[in-house]
Amino acid sequence: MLGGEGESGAYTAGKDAAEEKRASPAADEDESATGTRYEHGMGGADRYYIPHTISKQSPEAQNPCSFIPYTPGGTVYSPPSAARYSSSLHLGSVLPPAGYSPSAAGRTHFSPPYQHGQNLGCIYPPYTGSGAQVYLCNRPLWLKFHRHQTEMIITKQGRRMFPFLGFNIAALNVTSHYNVFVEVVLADPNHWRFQGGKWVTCGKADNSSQGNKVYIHPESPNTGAHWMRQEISFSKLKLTNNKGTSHSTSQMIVLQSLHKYQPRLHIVEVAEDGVEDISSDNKTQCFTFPETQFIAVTAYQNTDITQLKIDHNPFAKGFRDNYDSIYTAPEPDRLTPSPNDSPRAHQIVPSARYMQPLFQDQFVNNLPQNRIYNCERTVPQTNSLLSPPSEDGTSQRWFVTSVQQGGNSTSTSNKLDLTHYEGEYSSSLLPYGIKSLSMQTTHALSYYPDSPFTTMSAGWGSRAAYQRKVPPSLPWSPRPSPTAVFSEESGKVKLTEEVYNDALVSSWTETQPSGQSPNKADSYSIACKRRRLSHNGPSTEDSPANSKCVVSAAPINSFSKEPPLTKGLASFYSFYTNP
DNA sequence: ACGCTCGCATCAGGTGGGAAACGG
DNA sequence: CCGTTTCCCACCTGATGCGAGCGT
Repeated sequence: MLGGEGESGAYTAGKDAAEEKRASPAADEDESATGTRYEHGMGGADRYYIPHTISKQSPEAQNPCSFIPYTPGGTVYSPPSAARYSSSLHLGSVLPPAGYSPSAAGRTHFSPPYQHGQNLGCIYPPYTGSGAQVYLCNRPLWLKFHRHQTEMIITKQGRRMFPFLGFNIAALNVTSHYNVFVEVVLADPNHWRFQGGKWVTCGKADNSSQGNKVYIHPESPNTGAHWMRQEISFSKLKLTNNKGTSHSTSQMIVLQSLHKYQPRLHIVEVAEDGVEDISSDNKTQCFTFPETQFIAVTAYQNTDITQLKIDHNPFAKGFRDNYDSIYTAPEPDRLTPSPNDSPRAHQIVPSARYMQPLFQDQFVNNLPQNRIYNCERTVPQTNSLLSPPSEDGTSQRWFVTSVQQGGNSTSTSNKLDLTHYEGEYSSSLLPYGIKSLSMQTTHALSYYPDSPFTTMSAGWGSRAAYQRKVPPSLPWSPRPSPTAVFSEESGKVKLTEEVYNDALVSSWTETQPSGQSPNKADSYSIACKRRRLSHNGPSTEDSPANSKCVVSAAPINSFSKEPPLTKGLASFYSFYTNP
């Protein structure tokens, strides 16, 4: 975000901190990074999200280990006209400007009162819990955008999200059928505008927005085994501002420009024919990942966001002025590290052409089974780390224990802890002997999951032919790929000891601290207009993006109790579970 | 002859930039 | 007037089809 450092300074100077924070997520995160953010008064209304699951809860949902929403601050703004799931699935913590009525939603709601510092002793819910566990893939990239306040273009014909939503799901009943869909809801009751290099609120949001807010995954309904088999990608999801288009409502979500939205993943157990059993209370689960929050725009406002998009979206390569020199020159000659230029990102394609392996996590589960180390999960849930090992410690995927976001840390939409992102990855900092688990993904694949090497699922026009082409071990694979597995039988993550140990040594030892403040002076913004030439810009901190899936396998509430690094690692792969 | 792989060409569609159009 | 939206552009990726080359 532009001017972030300045904003941060403004906070410490005692300026209207609350308002500033509301207007400047980046600054918020800066504060978070310093560890001071959550210590005072968690704002309440300006804190909208906390990872949580909402479900017709089984009794254990009330367990303190569950993901308990941060009630005081609210999580999702819920206008009275919210669609069914908007109104019914969000927690009671939702800001209820017009009154939130759980009963009206026709579902029971799990909205225990928030208790500061509760659950400290239980940072991870029972793995055998009845609820699904959802991992946000590509989370590092999401975080990158989030720290600048993610913007998503909306057009009449619909624009894909970038980064797009991708999840791995575990702990579903392999034989049961589920509908999986994404809903995008208002994140707050405000209208936003980009002013003075930062996002500021500007009046009330238009609650009368109409149009489709739900995108049902094209493979729905399907079995739990199917959903757990590979990443569930929503890359085909499009955002539009055209309320009139009805023909493609199934593919498009209608949003309003300059409003802040929060995507939510819903998993609904259904009958085999896809019909939802309304009478059942225990079959709907909702997962919110605060880092996926974004402001819908018709044109990019923040040049940092633009640059991030250009840097990371392969379809925007044409806008990389120095594409040739940067991305095709021998690595030592590159002016700027490419997104996979990190020492950990050496699944570089054996091609001169630069390909961004930002989504290795999206195919990691699609590797031939014989490449999957299949051993019992031995890593304590609270401290497990798993990342793809590459020879140099490249991490493509992380399973991090500890916590995603702390309840008492009052994590909310704007309060993601990004410290890990800024270079706290030194393994020496790993607390409790946490080891980063490198999961070899082996190939730098094309960006989208429909790539031949990536997941064959998710309705990307996957073709069996491509599946056949997936080599058991690609030539440039440093070594066989130990990986994490969502066991279809158990729905549990299985890690190998080898991987686990490997990761400890290799992962994140070559951290690339950004050194760049998320917020830059306006001058930088101007410079960005010309686009990067030499860059200290956002792309220099790409390393985390290469480890695309990170698990935070602990209840949000215990975040604050985690050692800093654990906390940081946790956010590399959001892992919300629904006990 | 048949099947397979590979390389190339083509096409559809996604991308941000920038100018024009729109609207309060 | 100014902020927002729309449209078009050049450039790119990915999917697909085709033919050449090769081995059986």
